[in-house]
Amino acid sequence: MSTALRSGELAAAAGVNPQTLRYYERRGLLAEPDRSPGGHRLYPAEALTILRIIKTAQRLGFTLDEVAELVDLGGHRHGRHPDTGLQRRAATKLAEIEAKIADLRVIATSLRTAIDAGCDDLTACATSSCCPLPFADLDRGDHH
Amino acid sequence: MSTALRSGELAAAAGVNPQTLRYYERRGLLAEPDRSPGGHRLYPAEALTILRIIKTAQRLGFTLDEVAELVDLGGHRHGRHPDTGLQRRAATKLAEIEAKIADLRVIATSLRTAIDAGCDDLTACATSSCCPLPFADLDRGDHH
DNA sequence: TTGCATCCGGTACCTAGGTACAGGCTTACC
DNA sequence: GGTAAGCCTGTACCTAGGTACCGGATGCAA
Repeated sequence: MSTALRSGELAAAAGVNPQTLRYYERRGLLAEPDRSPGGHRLYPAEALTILRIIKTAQRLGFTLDEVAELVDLGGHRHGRHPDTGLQRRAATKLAEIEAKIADLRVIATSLRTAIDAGCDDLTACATSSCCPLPFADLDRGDHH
Repeated sequence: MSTALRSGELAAAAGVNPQTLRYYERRGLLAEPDRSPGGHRLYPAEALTILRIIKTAQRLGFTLDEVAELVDLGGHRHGRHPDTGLQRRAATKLAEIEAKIADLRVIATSLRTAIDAGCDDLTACATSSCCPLPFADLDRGDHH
């Protein structure tokens, strides 16, 4: 492989702190890379893609454990094998994501309504029912 | 007001820890409520609505500071006043939310593709380009 | 008016996700 | 082959968002 990256290069390319790479490695999000004779990490170019996946999923509200679940190092095959469970987990995540999108749309609608109505304070609007914000539809929580 | 709630009642109704109410109060997310003669907090019914707003916004990836910004205690009027800035901040949040929705849709599409293709491992798929996952389109981070 | 569940303020602690040293090797370049 | 930049492991610390515990005061019901 001619395209091996040292930790600093990869970190810079991904826009993260070099320490974070080791942290992700400890958390099992990033596979342990090959090493130079002297012990320095040498990452393959694909590591950058994985970091992008991680950062994006994270930005969208997934915990590192959840990301690890999605990105799972371990199973690798593409054909048909008993089932690593990824199919099922992917379906679960998909449902969660769709729920998030739905919730975000409610929020977006509320904000648009508030903007159109010229409200100055969401709290006042939401509590005094003087403008039609659908915040009451939001609750039903349990996350974290 | 006949409908005053003690902290324990409000907490139970909102599904949060009673301590959390005091914490939110300290953080400026929840207005300081009236007190009983002996000093116990007595919340108006609207406090529950506010808590729902907070929990929902939070579930969608906003920090408490951002929620505080949205829910801002302080400005209250509904008509036209110089400008508390909420209009502007609401527009900004709206844009952020729309960006999140767009990102989530990319993720959802990826997952759907992966499921349809029968992939067993997202990492393998994303790195070996053997299936058409658009993960590369995701990056461009800077959040946190 | 006694008793027990709550609530009070204050401080300490916890988890997630990183980030920052410290002290010591490696690599790369002249 | 010397030297600076970069990397190594290990441990300590930081922020966000809560939770828990303490000793003491309150509220309300029998």
